[in-house]
Amino acid sequence: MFQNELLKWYENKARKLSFREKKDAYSIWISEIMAQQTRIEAMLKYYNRFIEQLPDMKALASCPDEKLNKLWQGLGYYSRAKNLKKCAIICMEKYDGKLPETKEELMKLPGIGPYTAGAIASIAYDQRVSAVDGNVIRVFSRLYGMEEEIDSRTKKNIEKLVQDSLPEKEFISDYNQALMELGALICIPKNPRCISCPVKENCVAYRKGIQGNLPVLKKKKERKVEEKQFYIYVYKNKIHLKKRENKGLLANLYGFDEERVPCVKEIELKEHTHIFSHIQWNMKGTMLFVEQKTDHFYSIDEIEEKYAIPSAFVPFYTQVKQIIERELV
DNA sequence: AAATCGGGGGG
DNA sequence: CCCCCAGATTT
Repeated sequence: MFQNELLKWYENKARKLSFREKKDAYSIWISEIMAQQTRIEAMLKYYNRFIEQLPDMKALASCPDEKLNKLWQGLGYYSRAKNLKKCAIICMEKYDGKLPETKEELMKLPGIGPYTAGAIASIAYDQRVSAVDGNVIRVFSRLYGMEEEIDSRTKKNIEKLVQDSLPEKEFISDYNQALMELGALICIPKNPRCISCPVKENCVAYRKGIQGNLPVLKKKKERKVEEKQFYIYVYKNKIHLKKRENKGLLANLYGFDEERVPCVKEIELKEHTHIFSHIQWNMKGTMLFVEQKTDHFYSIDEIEEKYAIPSAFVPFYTQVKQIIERELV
């Protein structure tokens, strides 16, 4: 068995992460949602600011959507923030402002799937459940030498293997985290650092020398390429932002217009490419100096305080801001 | 089962 | 450039 070796390794080598300092379901929940499909180092600053601004369930449940989006700006997968608030409202109404304690109840809440439910239940409440993320799939597929392609069935197999491997109750939280930490630091996707691995003696893939080929993942289809032209209307020192529709890509965030309007002068901005998971935008931007201001023109200060602009638009925003600031000197 | 939904860091 | 990340939800 490898559990003891893994736990010992975790105790000595685990990263010190701010969101592991409190055993508090609310903050653990926030950190787990934020960490979905996101590297830990990338979400740490967002997490600290979020907890500072919205320290408890009540504060989150009553947080205006605009403020929530601003706190999430640049993190991606913005429906996570929307679901957080939805979930907080449900918890205020049905669970006395707390998160439920079982994996099963947690999974009924918006934005909480099998992994996150398992993580909250085991880490915050010491429940005897697995928390299988991408790291754990990689670690277990190697430990057990699973050469089949990972699909919903093989993932269920792994969840069962993890469930059956759980140590005694007081170590379950650390064990689940240790599996992920091993995946993040040692059992990495390419060129795993097996020399430093505390459980290599138990690893089928290592013994067979095929650890670099596992897990076998489905190949994803190639990205669709879209040509996009955006127009940035400017009047004096104010910029026009267009709120995006409330569904689909970058829902409810602020971007620029895609229709040209009459103007007294225009400047072509530097082009750039923005890559999403499934789409590539080849972006052209034109700054249009308009003669009169209509609705939704905002100053730089206003934009940076209140309006959430996703990363795809930031290069244009930065250029426009510089041009405006130059003209005002 | 496949598509959608962001963004960035590392090799 | 490619890979994939402490995934969930919708189609």
